[in-house]
Amino acid sequence: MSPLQLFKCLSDDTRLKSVYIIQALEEVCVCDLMTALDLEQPKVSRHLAELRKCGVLQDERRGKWVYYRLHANLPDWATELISLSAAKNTPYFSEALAKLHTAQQASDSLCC
Amino acid sequence: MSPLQLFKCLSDDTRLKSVYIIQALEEVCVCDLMTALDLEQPKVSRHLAELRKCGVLQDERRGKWVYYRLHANLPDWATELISLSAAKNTPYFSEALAKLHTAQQASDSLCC
DNA sequence: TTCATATATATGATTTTTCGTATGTGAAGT
DNA sequence: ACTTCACATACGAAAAATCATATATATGAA
Repeated sequence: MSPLQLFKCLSDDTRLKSVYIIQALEEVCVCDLMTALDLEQPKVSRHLAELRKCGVLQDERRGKWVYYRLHANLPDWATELISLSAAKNTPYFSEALAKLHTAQQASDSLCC
Repeated sequence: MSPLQLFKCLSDDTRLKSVYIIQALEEVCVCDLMTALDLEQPKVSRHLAELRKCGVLQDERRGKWVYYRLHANLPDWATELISLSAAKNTPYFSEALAKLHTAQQASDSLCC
């Protein structure tokens, strides 16, 4: 994976927030991201597919749900780059994380 | 500067290589980048202008030449991110650096 | 003040990215 | 088998980024 390819992957609001949420929570399913980002399903899926094709994420189907996490073979420098920039910019995605947490505690409105 | 903004700035081949060359050499003028990247002047200028407007670079005119360097007020995380990704991907821009070095030793063909 | 050099910007065309909407697919329940 | 649910993909439209070319500006020299 070239640095240019990684930066292109991360240069979209939906994709960058998705990656930050995933690195914060280890693993999320598509509906989690829909909730966190308040977006339609095809939009989330499309961006996740791009991150998957670039090698940033890996997916795993378990029953009806598909779970995403950082790709196991992501180069170290890329992992470092993601966690460094996330740690220094938590306000950028804290609202999305908060939405997900409150939705997970309210017993309604959740898919997985 | 938001992480999204930085990643957008770095998600173009000309801009990313320019930033890597600048962080390697501290300071370069526009013609240096033209030589290193083998590109037309307006293309280099346009991308440098974008990096300047985003706050990644700062410029300084000295005589006929304009010199670019990393912006003094670039947040630490951004500087780290740039040097980390550069250090782990030197092959991505080593050819550009080599072109510049050989051109600087040949007494001809140089502007500044 | 005229010219050459180094760099910047403007403009319209072209390419790339993103989007909304519709439709397809796989798993589980009835 | 049929339906529902969670997700993926296809498609054309819209928006954004990039480009080549032409032109403008700023500096210094003649």
